[in-house]
Amino acid sequence: MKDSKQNPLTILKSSHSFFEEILRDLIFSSIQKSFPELSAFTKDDVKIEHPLKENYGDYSTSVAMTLIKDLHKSPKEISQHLVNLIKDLIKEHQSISYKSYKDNKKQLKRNIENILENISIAGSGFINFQIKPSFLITYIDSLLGNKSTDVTTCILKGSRIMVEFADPNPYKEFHIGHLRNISLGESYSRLFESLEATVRRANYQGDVGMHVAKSLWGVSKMDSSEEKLITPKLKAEFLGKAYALGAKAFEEDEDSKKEITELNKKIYFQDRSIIDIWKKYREWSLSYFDTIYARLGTRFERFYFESEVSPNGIAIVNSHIKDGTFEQSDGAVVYKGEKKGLHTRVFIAKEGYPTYEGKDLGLAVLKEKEWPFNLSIIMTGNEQEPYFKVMLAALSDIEAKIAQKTIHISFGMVNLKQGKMSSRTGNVITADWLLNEAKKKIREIMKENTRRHAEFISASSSKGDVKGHVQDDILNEKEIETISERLAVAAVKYSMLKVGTQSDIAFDLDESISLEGDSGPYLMYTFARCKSVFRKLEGMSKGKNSVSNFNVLEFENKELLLSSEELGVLRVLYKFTEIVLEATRNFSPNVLCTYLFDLAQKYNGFYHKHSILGIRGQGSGVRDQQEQVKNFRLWLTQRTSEIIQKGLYLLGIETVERM
RNA sequence: GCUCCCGUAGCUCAAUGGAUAGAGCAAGCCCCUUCUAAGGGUUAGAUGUAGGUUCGAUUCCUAUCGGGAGUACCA
Repeated sequence: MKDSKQNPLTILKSSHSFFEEILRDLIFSSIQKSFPELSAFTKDDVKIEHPLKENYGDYSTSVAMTLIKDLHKSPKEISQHLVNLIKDLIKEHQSISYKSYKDNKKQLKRNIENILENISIAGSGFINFQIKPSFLITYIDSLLGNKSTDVTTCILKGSRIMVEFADPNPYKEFHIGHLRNISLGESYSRLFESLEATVRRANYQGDVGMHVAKSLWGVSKMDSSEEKLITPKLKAEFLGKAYALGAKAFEEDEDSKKEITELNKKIYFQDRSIIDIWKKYREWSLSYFDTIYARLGTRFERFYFESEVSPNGIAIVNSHIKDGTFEQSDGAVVYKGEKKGLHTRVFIAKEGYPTYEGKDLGLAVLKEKEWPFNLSIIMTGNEQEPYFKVMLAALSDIEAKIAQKTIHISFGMVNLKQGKMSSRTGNVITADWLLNEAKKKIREIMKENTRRHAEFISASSSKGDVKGHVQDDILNEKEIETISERLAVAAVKYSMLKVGTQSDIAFDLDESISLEGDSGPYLMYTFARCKSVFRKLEGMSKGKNSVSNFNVLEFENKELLLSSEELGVLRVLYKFTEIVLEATRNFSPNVLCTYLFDLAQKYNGFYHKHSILGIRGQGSGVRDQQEQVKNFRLWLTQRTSEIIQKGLYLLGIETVERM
């Protein structure tokens, strides 16, 4: 459908949601008709946004204010003019057609009169648009069926995107900084996939380099008797200590420093005296990392290693000395970034081994050769930003085509609230430790809740009054184990994702394993709550009627009497696709977090105020009406749970039915 | 020294140049006989400082103060 050669980022930038597209068309054509003198005005100048307050409307535009100068009129005057014309346009002829998601040839038609209501002017000249609830229902329903009215959901079909993330260093710890990296990387990957791109997850690991030399040097000074180091975790901890030892010696002792430098060279050139031990401890690290990936629900299609790309990296750099891309300097081979306003960096060290920069060139070429892509994303902490500028500048000199479609996406550091994190001093929080802390806390809460639940059941059954969520069995040990694991992962991941990607995180243990408020468990709780409504429904209707029989067509083109809470939920639900689009476009899963939290809050507000299943009628006419209200609320519950589940999936978080 | 990032409520974070700057924790008060209280409601609380651009600035520009990172053989 789209040109597959096009850069996915360009596609994302120029894509607008269903409603935005309609409104932009309307506004633009009314501006053209009202003010033909504005020949320079393009459709891209029409900015559509959501009003600050929901009761202002669903969408708004401030276009009138931007035209004040050109038109020498007051913004209200301009707005009034535009609104009148828009209303005329709608009345005249406007039925719009759009493509069906699954069936491209199928054109669906809809009269705009049935989509929009209440176009008004407010504030200093904003034009506000409100969408009819009846249409919102149809729209939301179609999003979750297979008949989406929103073609934006497949805009990246045909795009091949390589996402490199995690990148932990073997022989060192997997700490909470990596946790942020992997949470973001997995979420980006899933976001791209949700727009139908083909994603290849890549993990690039530094199995050669100074840190390896330091670790192996440290190992040689430690007691590595195997009988104590039986689990992957213990092995990893052992290596972490070895690294700290090596790093300390490297800084404090000249002789050790020499030994380590010598060792480093041996590692680079795969010296026979070292290769067995190097392989052995590398394996220790990698199998430990595997346990973490499994825990976090990430799978990589390809693991790259620095040792693998190192020879080719050297070759590439050397072959571009003659043409002046690289220069000899102090025995090393450097790239003079100054010619592009950057700084000089070493690509091949004077000992002859490639630095990170040299290896990265080898990697970039290998990636494209193995799996040609439209976009290659490399994710690292933002402290590496200047480094990547230079590396990509060098790459664009030798492989311009690859460089053009390669981007570096960075994110802020994860700092400890008290003091800095450093694997050198051993002052680190490992991913495992954090997850286990969270799990411990959750398990305690779950046990307490289960105990209370059991009390509640015995109390109500003694009264013969079986109500509440007592239709559920009490969670057994095994269930508690599974659920608390998922909640722990969710809590930790969510705490990493909810923050804007550029800001540093001041890591706080309690905050990151929080279960209340703006947290992963809160969203999962809301999901489980929705599910419990349906379990109750099933219990009430003895198995049949478990799915809502609310028919959306029943409500099309009708005025609905909905409570403000129900409307509130509707007015959040429909934004899902555009939020996904925005989160993907800006590499910001935090937008999706904010959205889901908003949805959950709205739903919980509704849930608290209105009964879903408890609606009973007296007369027969009333009964029909109340049956309808009940069905609508079930539909709303169903759709909310689906969006929460989908959204959490895009964050890399799995839901649970009960908790 | 130079370059980049960040300064928003007591704390942790939001806000494509737009309307009365949103949340969550923490604090106070209220709500489980009712579909999960890991919930809901309610009270109080903020844009480091000084200029500038703009119809409009938390957002852009300049200066200044404070915090972090990078700055040739680490990644």
